[in-house]
Amino acid sequence: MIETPATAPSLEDPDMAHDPLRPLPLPSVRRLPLYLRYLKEVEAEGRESVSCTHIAEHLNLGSIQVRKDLALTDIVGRPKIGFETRALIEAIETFLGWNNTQEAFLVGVGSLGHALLGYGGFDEFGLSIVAAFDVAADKVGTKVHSKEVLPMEMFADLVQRMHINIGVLTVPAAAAQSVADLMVKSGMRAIWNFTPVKLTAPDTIVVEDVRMAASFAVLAKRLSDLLKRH
Amino acid sequence: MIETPATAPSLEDPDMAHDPLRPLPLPSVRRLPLYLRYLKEVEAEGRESVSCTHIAEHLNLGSIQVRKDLALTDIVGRPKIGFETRALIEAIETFLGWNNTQEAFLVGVGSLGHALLGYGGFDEFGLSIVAAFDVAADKVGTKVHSKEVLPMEMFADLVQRMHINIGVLTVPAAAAQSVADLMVKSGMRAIWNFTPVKLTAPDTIVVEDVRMAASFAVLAKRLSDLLKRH
DNA sequence: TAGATTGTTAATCGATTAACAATC
DNA sequence: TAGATTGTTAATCGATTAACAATC
Repeated sequence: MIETPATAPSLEDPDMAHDPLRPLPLPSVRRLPLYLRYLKEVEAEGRESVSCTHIAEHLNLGSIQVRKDLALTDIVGRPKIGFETRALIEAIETFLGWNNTQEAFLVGVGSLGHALLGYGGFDEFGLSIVAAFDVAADKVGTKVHSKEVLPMEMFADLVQRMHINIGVLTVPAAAAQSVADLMVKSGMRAIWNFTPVKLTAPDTIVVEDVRMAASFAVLAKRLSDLLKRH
Repeated sequence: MIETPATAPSLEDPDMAHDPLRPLPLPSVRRLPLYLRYLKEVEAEGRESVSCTHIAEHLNLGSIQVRKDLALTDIVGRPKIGFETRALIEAIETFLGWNNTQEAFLVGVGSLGHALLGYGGFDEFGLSIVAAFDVAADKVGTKVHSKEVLPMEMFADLVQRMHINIGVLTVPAAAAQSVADLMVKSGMRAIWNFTPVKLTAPDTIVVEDVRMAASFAVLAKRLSDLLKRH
């Protein structure tokens, strides 16, 4: 069913995983949440269909790019009309797997971890951080934004018993690799890494880095050139 | 020396801005902080030189890619030896403009803003958040991580008087565009945008988005495919 | 109908990777 | 010297953009 030989295309299957033979265009995947956000606005305004031209204009992108990106989800539109807003939202959410919520554990209740525990927007991503863990005895036992902070000793066991797939990593850099190792050993399948450390993990594990420094590097370089040019 | 285009190349100038005619390869710029971080480790270990092969191995990248990226900074290495660690660190910092610290104002002291005010790692980026602003009367007048929270009314005036170039935007989505407008109007040159909103700004203003949702989209898609494949 | 929009195929552009001479 | 590494030029790969027929 997943297999798509050059000749016969696979049958329609709404639950089909992204064909692993077809490469996943990451820049496109990264733009999907942008579309999703805007589409929800459009839906809230009560507009039942929307065109790529329209989306592109709003987000300051090329309309062809938007169309290509949306095509990833296998949705089909109607010439002259565009796409049905609701169907498009669902297509993107299904493609990203955001429609069935994944539970996650967060490790490292520093200021960033604290902020993420309090962030209300994750349910939009199908992400629910259900508990936090920390080594610090004075944090353990407290609640942060109504989520319990548990001792590291309980981590592996709870991951297994609750079948938690996602670990959110917000520990200090020095602890990052060893906590990541623990996450892998405990049976987690994905690590959302907020530390600046390049983690080593088996390639069966999904590791995604939030590289704030990378983002700031672009800002700083551009600003620095701007200021030099007066 | 660097190149000889049809038109006259600029003279050698160590403080020269990145040639605006030469496009800026963003993926490379985004990797530079990764190198920087590792190079500081190398330096701390007392090793005076380091090769691309070595860096690449540590970061799990291709050595040719690392060499190309480093070449952006115009540093020259020595065959068989590699690069002098200290010189390479300085070359990257100079290239990114991280060696002379920029002051910044943060607007929006929610949980994320709070976290960023407490983050100690920004001086490594040449970034210093010197004050915060918020509309909420109960936050104004307090100190967060020893930084004062000031009322929005003081914003424009202080930006001008203190010549603050960078605005860190951590307000709720609904307020993002209007605060960005204020930043621009006040004379700021760059906005580091942590909101999910696609901002509109004159193209003389540097806008850099930290797109957490984009990062999570990649994680979610990969995890979702992984789980479907069993 | 005419015009706007989709979906697809082709062309372009830029980034990554490979190849290789120069060199310490 | 021999081998490792740099710097540069060429080849490959992938993403973006353009072109255009199909269609509502």
